[in-house]
Amino acid sequence: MALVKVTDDVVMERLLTVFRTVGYDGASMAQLADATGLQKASLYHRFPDGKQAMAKAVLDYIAELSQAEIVAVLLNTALPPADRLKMVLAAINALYGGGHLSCVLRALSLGSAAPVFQEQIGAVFTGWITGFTCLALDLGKSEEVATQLAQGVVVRVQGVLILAQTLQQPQLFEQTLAAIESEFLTY
Amino acid sequence: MALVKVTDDVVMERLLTVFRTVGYDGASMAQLADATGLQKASLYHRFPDGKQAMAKAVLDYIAELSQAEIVAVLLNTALPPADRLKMVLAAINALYGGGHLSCVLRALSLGSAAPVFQEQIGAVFTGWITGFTCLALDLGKSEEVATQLAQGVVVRVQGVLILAQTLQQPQLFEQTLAAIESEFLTY
DNA sequence: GTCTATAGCTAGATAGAC
DNA sequence: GTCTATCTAGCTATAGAC
Repeated sequence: MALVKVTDDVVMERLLTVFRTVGYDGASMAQLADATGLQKASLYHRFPDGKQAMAKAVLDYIAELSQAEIVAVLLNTALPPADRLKMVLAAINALYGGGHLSCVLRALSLGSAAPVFQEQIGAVFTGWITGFTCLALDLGKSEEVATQLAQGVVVRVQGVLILAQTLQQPQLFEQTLAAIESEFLTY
Repeated sequence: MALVKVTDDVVMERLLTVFRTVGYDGASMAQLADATGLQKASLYHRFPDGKQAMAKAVLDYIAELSQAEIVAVLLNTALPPADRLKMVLAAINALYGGGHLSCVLRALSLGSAAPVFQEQIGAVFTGWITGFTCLALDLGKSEEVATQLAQGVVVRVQGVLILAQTLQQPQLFEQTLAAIESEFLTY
């Protein structure tokens, strides 16, 4: 259960906060150093390959978290589907601070380093789709409906985060999560 | 009908292309100059207030386009609702290159200058929601359903653009537009 | 492992010729 | 209105003391 990462989780969380807020190009080493409480040279000691390595580490961190708290739960057929859905939606809600936080996958999907991250970001989305498809099938949906529902979750979570933050209406996020829940549980 | 802008539309389109692709912080003056075919000093002649003014002008350009081709059409109750829907979805499809192009509103919603643009970006989204709500009402939906549908359009368009580009599956975009169309036309 | 100090470079922005 | 040439500040990254 212990994370394999050599890096302190607190440092990771603070790097995550910066990258998700201002994106890759918008995040300066000075800002990253300030946010972590380390000096720039100390950050380079932990990440010898510089800023790209920091962003990559943040993506690894999110990928692990996504796998453990979302994908693995969705695929855990030992649990009742409705329970899995509730757990996962709660994890998603926490991940995005109830709609107050941006998605770092989106933040890193644009900018000068985006091509480097694209594959890894896509893998996380694919994991979610796989997991939610499995859940939908367990809830009795057809193959086609299950895939559509699963894609719809990723689409709507990403989309509503943008809308909620731009319009400064974070409640839109939780409303969408609630709508997703009833969509899965309704026939 | 003539645009009030003093700036050449070709320059605007090329600035738009850069900003939507790499975001605000990712777009360097050198890159913007290269894309427009002008030298940096010439760009500063047209936009004395620099890069922020260029991005702001791009947002003005998109806001006008959105108003003319999307919002005004949706609110034009002289046309049959189904026709308005078809026209607007075609305009949206064109705006995003059939799913191949990013949304500049999203691209500019993150980064060091995001606070400056947030209000203007939100206004465009609000326009879309107002327009699609009107359309849904004309199609016989209830107030509540109409609002939900309209928000859903913005959410899903933004969300599917992210997914389509990250997974390099642009067809997801047109599939979503088709789904939106039947959603509005179905009871 | 963390720091101060700084190298080397590129960023956004300007000056002034034409 | 466009250009070449250049300024300064900030950038990423490194050197080396402790």
